[in-house]
Amino acid sequence: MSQMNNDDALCLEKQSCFSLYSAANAMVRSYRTALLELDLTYPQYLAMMVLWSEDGLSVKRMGERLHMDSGTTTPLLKRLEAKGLLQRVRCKQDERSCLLQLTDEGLALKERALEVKKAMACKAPLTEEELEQLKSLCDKLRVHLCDQ
Amino acid sequence: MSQMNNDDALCLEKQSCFSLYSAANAMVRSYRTALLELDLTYPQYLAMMVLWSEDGLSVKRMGERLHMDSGTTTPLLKRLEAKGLLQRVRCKQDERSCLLQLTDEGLALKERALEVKKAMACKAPLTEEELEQLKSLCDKLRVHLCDQ
DNA sequence: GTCAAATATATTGCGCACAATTTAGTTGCT
DNA sequence: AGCAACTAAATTGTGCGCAATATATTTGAC
Repeated sequence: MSQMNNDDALCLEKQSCFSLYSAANAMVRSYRTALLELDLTYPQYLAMMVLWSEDGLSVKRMGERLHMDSGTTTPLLKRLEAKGLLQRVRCKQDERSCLLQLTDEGLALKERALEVKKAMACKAPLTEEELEQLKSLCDKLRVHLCDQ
Repeated sequence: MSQMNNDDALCLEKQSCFSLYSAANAMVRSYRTALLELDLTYPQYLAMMVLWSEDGLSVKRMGERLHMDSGTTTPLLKRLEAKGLLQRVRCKQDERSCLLQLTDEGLALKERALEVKKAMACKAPLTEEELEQLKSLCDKLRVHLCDQ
């Protein structure tokens, strides 16, 4: 390992964080065209995936699964409701809580989403093993940074 | 490799893209506190790094190095100019082009930025080798997605 | 039962990120 | 020289992402 001077130390192109940041942006950008026909953004697509696997969950739980706070989820979920994909209803047992329920239209979107997933998988230049490696590293980083 | 049903296929927690997305957000969030004392956001910090390594470059070149378009860079660079860290001057040879020049204050920030970098490096739970692996996978993904 | 602490969601404000479009300047063809 | 094609920035509009704050409801200690 050679001694770095200041220029090297702050060189953008040598920083893993910048690569992570740019790759995430490129990925979302790449999803955009694929999601256009579903009329969904990438974060909206993520929220729908949560709903497809756990219909009836609360806004709080949605935020936990997406790793987002209410300042992000509330408007996002309102947009999905405006599109007619879900309903937001107050929980009878605890009026503070807001439950999310798929509409028929929201459920129907699932089949078309599977096609998007397949199309995106083809776009990726990484092998299954590399994708798993990337996921594992990202998860490790996120978990550590969140509860540091 | 076992056959997946639809639920598995669209399970959020099994998708590398979601891990990438969440890790990038967590990383930017983590940088936020460290960058607070420099009064910079993470994208602004990136732009400053470019300037520290290539003072006098054009807005176009800045966008290329950051992998961002003018809709992102123009307001970002105006904010940095408003903070007194750089100047935006039209190129004499080609009036379409806008050149970016560090101010003394912008240059002075570099030393303090080195401290931020060191502090962030300590936060990362990954080894040098893992960080290099992550970088390599992210770069491969981004490059492929950009010119696909 | 009262009231302070905790909890769930919503709101506000700012700064990206980017597609689409506009404006201004340059180049190249004839 | 005239003009179309190209190029560099800037602008516009939408949707995050999140810190900070506000609002409403519930829980728990007494």
